[in-house]
Parts: sequence; structure tokens; C-alpha cells
Amino acid sequence: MKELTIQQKKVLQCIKFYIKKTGFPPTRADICRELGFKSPNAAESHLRALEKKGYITIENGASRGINLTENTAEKSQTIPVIGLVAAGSPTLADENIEKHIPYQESLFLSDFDYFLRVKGLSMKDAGIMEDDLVAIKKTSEVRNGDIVVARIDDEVTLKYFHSSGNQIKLIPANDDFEEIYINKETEGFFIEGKSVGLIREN
Amino acid sequence: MKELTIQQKKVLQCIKFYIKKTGFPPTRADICRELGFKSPNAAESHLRALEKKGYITIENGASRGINLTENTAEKSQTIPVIGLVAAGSPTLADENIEKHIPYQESLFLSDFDYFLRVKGLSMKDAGIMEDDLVAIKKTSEVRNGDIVVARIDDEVTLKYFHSSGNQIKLIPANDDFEEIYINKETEGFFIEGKSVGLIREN
DNA sequence: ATTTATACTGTATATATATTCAGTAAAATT
DNA sequence: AATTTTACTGAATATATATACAGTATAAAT
Repeated sequence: MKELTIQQKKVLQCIKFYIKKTGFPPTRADICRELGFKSPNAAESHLRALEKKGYITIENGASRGINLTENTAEKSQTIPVIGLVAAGSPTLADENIEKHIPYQESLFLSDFDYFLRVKGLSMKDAGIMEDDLVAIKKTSEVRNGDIVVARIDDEVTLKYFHSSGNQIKLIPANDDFEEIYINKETEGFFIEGKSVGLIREN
Repeated sequence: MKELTIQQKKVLQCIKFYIKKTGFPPTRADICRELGFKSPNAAESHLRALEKKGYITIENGASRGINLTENTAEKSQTIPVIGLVAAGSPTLADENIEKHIPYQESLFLSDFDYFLRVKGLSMKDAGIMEDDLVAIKKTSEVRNGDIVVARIDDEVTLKYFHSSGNQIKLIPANDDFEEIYINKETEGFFIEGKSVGLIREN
């Protein structure tokens, strides 16, 4: 799809916002009012440019006959999927984002920030398999028994969390893996978040 | 919310359909055309009735100024959640539906018909735990290795599917459970569908 | 170097559209 | 029994709206 100019983007945003607010598309005059244009032809020409570039369609002769193209209309929010890379934290930086998947508010009981793509079988007995998507809520407030995303220096893992006093245990759900013991004050140790749900794409 | 008459329902449906089709609400004349009315006032009065009953709002003076109320606008499709009841098939009958959850088209790679609430741990080693929601696509076309919803008389189970010749094996993913052998022609045996995804609400 | 696209103002106008008024008639409420 | 709601036709109209035309000016593409 052809790139939009800054002004054209503004007009497109204005249309989206107007529809969201009112339920129906704006008139030329509405766009002028919103963006400070003094001539309806300013809006008109921008609309024709947006049409030409495929972002909207215009029903000729119809009032408010603006229709957002499929690619233009935001269907629903999307949530990033992040790979559990052995080295490097699962940040929301672009280079770590595998893809985006559509997100529906009430999908899980708690809200969450991203999906973590699981590598390996260290949580197998908790029913978390390779390539599963674990919904992660970014928080450091975790309780014993929670499944957490823990970072130790550059290593990131998904494990059961258990703390007593100053000592923290990271427990795998697979006998082939070993528990990890750390001190709360250990440098480079950090709880990235906790699991609040799971999706498996068969 | 106040009940609608048959005609008012028709008009409301007409508005929804028109918006879906064109991206913007209909005019009075559009409604007349769609429903065969000969006077714009027929549409007008129905609109005012719908407004009075709270199904739409009307922006006075604005063309196509119809806005569907929150409860009126269909946000997204929902998919039923069905319990894996030991006796009785997981049909989409109301009495078997636990609840509805919002559904986004591209959530899984394949489309599906309902979620099955898992009881028991017979598929534990496949990472399917108690209370998980397995996305089921209704089909009898299944392949060896697929996880299927099988019905034998009134018993419904989730198992790995394996057929060779006329014999079918239903294999659990848990050593504590036993494989089930059946003949393809056995009466009362039926493949309800297969798993195409999974959701776990922590 | 010339054309095309961008980014507007300003005016004008045909027509698309909401909306009111005047009726008719049956069904539902009060 | 009287009133309100539903369900329309039919005509009239003010105005909301799309859209064309005439300009001006700068930037980008060919």
C-alpha cells in the first residue's frame, strides 16, 4: 500500500476518530472543523488522495459516504508474541516481536501485556509445551506457586516461583531439569512477569 | 431494554446490515428502499421508536446520523464453551453451554466451532490439563495423531486418534489411563470433531 | 524542464437528506 | 371507551452535503 503524507495520515486518523465517536463517518465540513481547514475542498482533495491510495472508498453522491478499507479499519487490539530467547530479555522492542495476534479483552481473567513463545519442555508437567503461547502480565508482584518469567543476567526462563525469606527457588515442571536457587538481592536477577493464561495453536 | 416489534426489529437489522455492507448508516430513503416502504416517514417513525426504546441514538440534523447503542452493536462473535460431560454428547444445545467467550477469527490457524472444557487428566502428557478449553472443529475427517473428541454411546472423551484398517485406537496421553480399541462400524461410535487449539485461563 | 502531486482558500450549486405536516387504519394499552 | 402505539402513504421544504470550478503556492516525480 502506498505511503501516506503527514496530512493524509491526519485526515485518516480524523475519520477513524469521528466514526469511533459518533458511529458514522464525517462530512467534508466535519473534517475541516476538526483539522482547522477553511475550505471544504481541502477535505475533499485529501479524501480523493486517500481513495486513490486505497485507504478508503467513497460512495459518490452519498452523504458521509466514506468507508474504511479492510486493511485500514482497526479490527481489534493486537498483542505481541515474543520469543523466549535464551540470551536477552523479552522486552517489547520491535526486534523481539515475532508477530501480533488479535486480542479480546475478556480472553483471560486477568489482563496481560504480551505472549511468550515457549521453547523447550522445562514446564511440561504444568501442561506447558514447546511453542505454546503463555500470556504474561508484567509485574514483580508474584506469589509462591505462580509461573513466572525470571531473568538472571541474560537468561530468561519460565518457572514456578517459590520464595522463603531471602531465598528464591525457581522450580521446573519436569524431572529432567534442575531447580535454580537464587538470593533475592542477586544482581542481574529480575522477575519480568507472571503467566496468566495460555494459548496453543495446533 | 424494552422489547421491539417485528417491524422495528426488521428496521434495526436493516441498519446493521447496511452499516456492515457500506461502512456508514442508511438514510431514511435507503431504509425505505431496503424494506419496501413508500414514504420516508415510515422509516423516520421507526427510527424514532428505536431511539425511544434505546436501541439507537439519532444526531439531529446530521445526515445518516444513526448510531447503534452499545448493547445494540455486535462487538465480536462469541464461541460457546461446553463441558465434557461423561454422559451426553457435547452438542451446541443451550443446556450444555457453560458460557460464551469472545472469539477472534485468526486466534487459531484453523476455524473452530466450540470450546470443550476438559475434565480429568487423561491427556496430561499432551499438555492438556484439567479445566483447559480445547478448541474443537466439528468434523469426522481426522488423521492419525489428531486429538479428537470421540463419542461411544453416551461417553465422550478426548484422545489421540489412530486407525489402521478397520480398527481404531483411542490413545490417552497419560500412563494411568488405558487405550480404547473399537471397530469402525461399532454402533454408537462417532467422531465429534478434533482439537485445533487450546486456551488456559490461569 | 515539465508534469503531477500536495496542500490549501473561497465561491457556488445541484441534490441528497432530515424532518415536519396531513392523513388513514389497525392493534395495543389504559 | 378513550388514548396511545404501531404502521404506514404522500407531499412539502429547509438545510446538510457532495462536488465542481477558479485560484495560489510548494514539493516531488518524470
